[in-house]
Amino acid sequence: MGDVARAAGVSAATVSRALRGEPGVSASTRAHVTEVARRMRYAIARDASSLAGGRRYAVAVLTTDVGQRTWGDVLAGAEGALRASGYDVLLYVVGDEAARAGFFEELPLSRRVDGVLVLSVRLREHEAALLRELPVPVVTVGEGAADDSPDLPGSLDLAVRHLVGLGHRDIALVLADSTAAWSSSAEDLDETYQELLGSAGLASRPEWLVWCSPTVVGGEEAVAALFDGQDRPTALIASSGEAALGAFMRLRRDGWAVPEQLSIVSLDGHDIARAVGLTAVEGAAREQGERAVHRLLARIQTQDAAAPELPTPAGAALVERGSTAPPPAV
Amino acid sequence: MGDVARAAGVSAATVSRALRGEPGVSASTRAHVTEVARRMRYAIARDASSLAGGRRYAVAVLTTDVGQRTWGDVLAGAEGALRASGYDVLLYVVGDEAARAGFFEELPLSRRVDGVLVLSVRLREHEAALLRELPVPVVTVGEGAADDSPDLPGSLDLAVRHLVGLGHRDIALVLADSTAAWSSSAEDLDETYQELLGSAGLASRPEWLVWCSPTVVGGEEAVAALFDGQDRPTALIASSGEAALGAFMRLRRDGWAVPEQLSIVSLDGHDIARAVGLTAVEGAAREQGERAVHRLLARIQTQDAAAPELPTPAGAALVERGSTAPPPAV
DNA sequence: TTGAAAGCGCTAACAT
DNA sequence: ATGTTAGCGCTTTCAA
Repeated sequence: MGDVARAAGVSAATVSRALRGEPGVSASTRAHVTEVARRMRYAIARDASSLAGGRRYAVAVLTTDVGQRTWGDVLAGAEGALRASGYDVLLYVVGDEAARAGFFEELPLSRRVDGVLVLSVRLREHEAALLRELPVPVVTVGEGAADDSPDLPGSLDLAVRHLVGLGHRDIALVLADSTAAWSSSAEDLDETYQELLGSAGLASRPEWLVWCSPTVVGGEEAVAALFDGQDRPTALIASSGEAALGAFMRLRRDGWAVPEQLSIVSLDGHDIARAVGLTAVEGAAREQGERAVHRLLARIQTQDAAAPELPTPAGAALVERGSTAPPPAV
Repeated sequence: MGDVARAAGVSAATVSRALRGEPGVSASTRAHVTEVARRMRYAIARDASSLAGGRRYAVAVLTTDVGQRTWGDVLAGAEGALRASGYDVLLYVVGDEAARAGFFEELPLSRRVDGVLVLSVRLREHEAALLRELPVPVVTVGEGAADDSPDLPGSLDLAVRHLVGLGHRDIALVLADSTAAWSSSAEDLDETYQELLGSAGLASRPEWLVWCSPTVVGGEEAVAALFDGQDRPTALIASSGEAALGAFMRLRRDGWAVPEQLSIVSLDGHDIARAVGLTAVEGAAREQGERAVHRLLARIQTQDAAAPELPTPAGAALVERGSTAPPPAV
């Protein structure tokens, strides 16, 4: 930085101010400094900047699952938004218990990031508590998040409306969780589900809310459980594309006609749903990531003021394919 | 750190040494200091440490695709290995052209990381050149990487052997690329494919090497092209699970019998392959990520010495399911 | 609008 | 084996 300052004929302080867009530098000086810096291929050293300035320009993204389409897209959206705002993304994958335990024990974020984004992790009580104690804002996205879950309900709502519009009254929900173990907050989602059905004038049945892993196998197992009983739903909503595919395939294998006997909606609109022909709610994942980042950044900039409530997902829509139809006549 | 030093009755330098496992501290002192630090919930400030020490304890991971199973697993493996070695993971997603161009223009890594891991990105000439100019080691994993591609050939080999063992002689290869545009280095893989077939005593046909996107749709399109012509292979190897699924479904839809008329092997052994019943090579992805990290760390620690050659993938194996059989009698 | 000086919290020589 | 002394490369008062 000294070199740039000398080359530009100003002081280091001015270079710093100019390059960061701080006020108090004349337009001409700023232009000149910027140009010199560019020519010399100079970039501010983050470490030193953070050390001196106290801001780290980095956020931690905590996730259980890279490699799953929806969360991958959320992550991609978040990464893009963060990058665009000049923040680095520190990725923490806590997929297995060992890594997870290690993470929460060390909680290595304290002095490394300005904020934390939690994706697809169903936090347990004590984990949520640990995170809350951090001196930086934490924003959570996803199923069963204690903090909020602004988007799953939105998509769910779209799906329920669609099915109800077709005449369904017996709607099951397969919720894919990104982690095998979860806290008691699962009850919260139970409520969400019931409320949604209730507001549509339908009765909900606890046994029709099934949790599974966000995998093809998870979907298979879920419907196996669901269709084992006497009372069978006429429609099924799955929160993960993989689970939806599993459900779809399992049902077909077992001789069920889709959509004649059973309708399926995936809340995850991706390749798989498209290829297999599943009706799906599409387009929310990236936006979800982006919006979460905006919430987080807002809190970072206002020094952790309460997160402003933002509207529910833009751009999500239900795409009708072959897997939904009116319920069979009784 | 000063506080800890005072509380422990030693100097800051000793605390620093003790906490980092540096030699030159008596065992008892180290234990004491460690304990005091734990009690005080003290953790070294990375910024200051980096600034003073010159090491950043962070590596950049560059990828086009989070959300695809295989690369997601490679990423997870890499993240775990990095974390275990005390390195932070800076994630850069360059999925779309805009982000990609931006990244290579800024090349924001210069003074932020100790090394770069490139996953699933088919680098173009000038991009590879830019990366090579960085003052830190760069390790590349994946298809068509200029640097190396130690694992795809291994899996491919397993698949080819299996098919040859079944009597196949006409084997097509569907290679999924994680980016739509790629450099001329695609020719390299052409060669790998030909060599593999050649070493098995088979003739290769250039038109049976098909590139596609790593998606279900990509797989569908690839086989559509492949089965359009007169000369049709009796077996197909797909490098991505999604593409394999697409190929499988498309072929079935078009009335082909799998595996009677055509065998399919996926080089990507995941949920999908398992659920659909595709023969697949399994278990290499995480290890690939881990091994890449070890190569990278070795180069970081030896100050960029040439990467030691490591053996080909451990743990990869072909799992036979329903999608392969001897070729139809002529 | 700009510059000078004083750290930010560590690590690394160099002592001891 | 441990302590002392300089910085690392910035940002930020404070003064001009």
